[in-house]
Amino acid sequence: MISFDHHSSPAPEELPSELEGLRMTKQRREVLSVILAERDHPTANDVFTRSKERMPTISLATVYNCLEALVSHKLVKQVNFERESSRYCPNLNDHCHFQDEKTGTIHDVVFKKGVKLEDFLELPQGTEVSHLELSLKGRIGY
Amino acid sequence: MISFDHHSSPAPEELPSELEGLRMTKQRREVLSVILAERDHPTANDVFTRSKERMPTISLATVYNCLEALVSHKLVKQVNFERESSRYCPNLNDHCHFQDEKTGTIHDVVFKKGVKLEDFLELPQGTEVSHLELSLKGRIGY
DNA sequence: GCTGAAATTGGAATTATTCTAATTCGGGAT
DNA sequence: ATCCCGAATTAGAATAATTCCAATTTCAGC
Ligand SMILES: [Mn+2]
Ligand SMILES: [Mn+2]
Ligand SMILES: [Zn+2]
Ligand SMILES: [Zn+2]
Repeated sequence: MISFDHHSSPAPEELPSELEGLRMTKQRREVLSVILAERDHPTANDVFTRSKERMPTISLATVYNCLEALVSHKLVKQVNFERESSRYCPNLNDHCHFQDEKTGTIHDVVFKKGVKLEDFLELPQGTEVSHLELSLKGRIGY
Repeated sequence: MISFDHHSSPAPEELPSELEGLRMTKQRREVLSVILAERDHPTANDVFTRSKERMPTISLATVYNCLEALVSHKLVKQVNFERESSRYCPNLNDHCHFQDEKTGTIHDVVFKKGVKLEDFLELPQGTEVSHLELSLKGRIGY
């Protein structure tokens, strides 16, 4: 009887070996794929738990290192709500976050098409904004 | 020669003994007055240091307790920038915060008159926003 | 197949904040 | 004024997210 070899040729690489000047190690690839897989804004610890399923040897320190690398190379966004632990988001479009106070779920919220900062903020003229984070909390309609 | 008594009758109480249903203990009054004195968005530890000047026996735990009480009674706002320690702000008007990346200084930024959230955000209809925090970083014009 | 720089790792360290349990405070009632 | 009692304060321990460290491993380029 012929048996299949379950150990040969695993899933093909979906991600290149270098991205945005960042060396795509297998840990970084794993962390990124975890974040891309579910758009639920996982914490570093969530990412650690999920990564361990396919890569049981990965360490929490590495997850933090990978997240830092991915964030600084703008492949992932870091999301903060008050003093909660940071979460990570694969949506690279300009957007902000709404946390449902009932469930804790975080939803992406987009800016209205074409809106500029100066349209709703009194920014002293000459101000150059390099980073913006807008976080909302509340209830979602029924 | 007549000498002034520098130790009698210190500054009159500027704050009532109860505010917004919050018992104004002398520690809470001190913490609040520190925050009102300089609009520089001090951290809990800054508040602790400054409070100790006039109230050397106050503890850091008490400062945290007082800040929590003042924030939950909306006499002070808590301000967060990414993962930095929380800062505290006496400006009760609707506003957000800009941190100068060069100096670390935090500036209040107000919303344009009459602007509503729905004017610049695509909020799913029926959404009720109970809390909003907008934090900016960047450079200020020369 | 070497080599060096960069990445990973486990564990320790850091640090802002919260918790705990004991003590003190203070306003109202007597 | 004294008593009472719940609330506030306090010092110190605990917590937890994140960062640091030093040793090992990986791997791209030669
Ligand atoms: Mn950010
Ligand atoms: Mn807030
Ligand atoms: Zn997002
Ligand atoms: Zn402010």
